[in-house]
Amino acid sequence: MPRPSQTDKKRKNLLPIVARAFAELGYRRATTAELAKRCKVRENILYRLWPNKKAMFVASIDYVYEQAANTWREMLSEKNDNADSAMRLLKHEAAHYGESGLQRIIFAGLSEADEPEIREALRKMYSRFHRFIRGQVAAHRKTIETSVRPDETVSAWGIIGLGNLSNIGRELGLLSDRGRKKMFGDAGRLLLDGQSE
Amino acid sequence: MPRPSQTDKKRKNLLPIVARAFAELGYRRATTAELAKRCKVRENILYRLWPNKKAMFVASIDYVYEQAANTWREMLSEKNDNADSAMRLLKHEAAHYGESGLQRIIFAGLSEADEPEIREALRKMYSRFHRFIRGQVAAHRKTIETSVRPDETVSAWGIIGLGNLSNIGRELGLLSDRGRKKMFGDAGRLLLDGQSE
DNA sequence: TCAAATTGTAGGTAGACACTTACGAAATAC
DNA sequence: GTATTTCGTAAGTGTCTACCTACAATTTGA
Repeated sequence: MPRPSQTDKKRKNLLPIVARAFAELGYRRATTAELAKRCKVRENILYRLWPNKKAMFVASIDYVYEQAANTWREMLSEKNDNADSAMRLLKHEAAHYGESGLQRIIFAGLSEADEPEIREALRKMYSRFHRFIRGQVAAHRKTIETSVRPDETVSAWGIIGLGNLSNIGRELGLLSDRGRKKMFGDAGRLLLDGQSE
Repeated sequence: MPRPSQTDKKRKNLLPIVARAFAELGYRRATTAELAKRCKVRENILYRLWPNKKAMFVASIDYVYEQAANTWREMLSEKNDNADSAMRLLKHEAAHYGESGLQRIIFAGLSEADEPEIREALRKMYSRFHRFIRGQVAAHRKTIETSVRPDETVSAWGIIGLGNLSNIGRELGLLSDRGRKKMFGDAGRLLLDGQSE
């Protein structure tokens, strides 16, 4: 009888390394040779785990969401003092969003978006982010009463836009840490519930 | 005596073609061979106009701002009915931002941002956009009186973030035309003057 | 122990790509 | 006319890169 395959386990172990390489180097510069080197295996081993480089990249895009979702889940369950979770998330992200650097994968992906698989992975990722944030916005708004404001869908996209720009600001050194935090925090709050304290 | 050099003129003529190629293909896939083909010249002619491919790309980034600025200048001078120019711009951009497709160059640039020249070109571009928008926000706010809201700097970055996300939405087919317009329009208005009509 | 499958190692290949060189043709100022 | 420079064409070069093949070593169940 055959030796049992460790493929799934190996894939799971190597994905974080692969994803980080794509984040640091972008799609083209993360050559398969470089990926293998960082994983401390030979190239053809990567090709036993994924059919080609594109698949490695798509898996990395999925990984970006998984990681963020994990962080959030953890944060929300952490201490359930009944502080509004949307506010807690907003504050946390204003301070820490993009710290991992993994979001650079998104930039890399956007310039490869004419590849259908990559495009689809990005769509899925943004949709999942949007669903999550939209839910948070809705829950938050139930706890207060105010008049008209942009609907939840619009607000959620807007907040995603702020996160994106916050990352660009970090990437290019356009905004100081304080500036970024203020931007994300103030504008995010405004989109969240119309308050502008 | 020598034949007079047409270099500057040629550069100006070819830049739009080069920029469009980068926008459509991204940095790596816009090979020098492809650029030359689209320009209907041989590769070495491009190398007489720019020292290397990176320089062609940097010029294209600058071109993105020039083009946008031209459109805006035109729009603002067009009919000076004293409608608030910030509002006019916002409406116009909500409907048309990203239509040219040139902004895809920014995505390409972001995944090459570890090259100092490219990074610097992007910084400059974003700074110029920010300065312009910040000015518009400030002018708009002089025409009304309301209470506290995010300061002009924050609002301007926020609006840039919305534009960016609007582009991503278009790129990935995440948002319908109407959805994008609503998102940019509603959230933009909120950031502009706190109104949420 | 041994057949069957999975691992790891080494090397290679075909194509793509940024950039260069060489050279003849055309245009200008004198 | 002619010296001087720009312009256009053609071909090449060294390097990099995604992906593959061949094979030996290792691990399992029976």
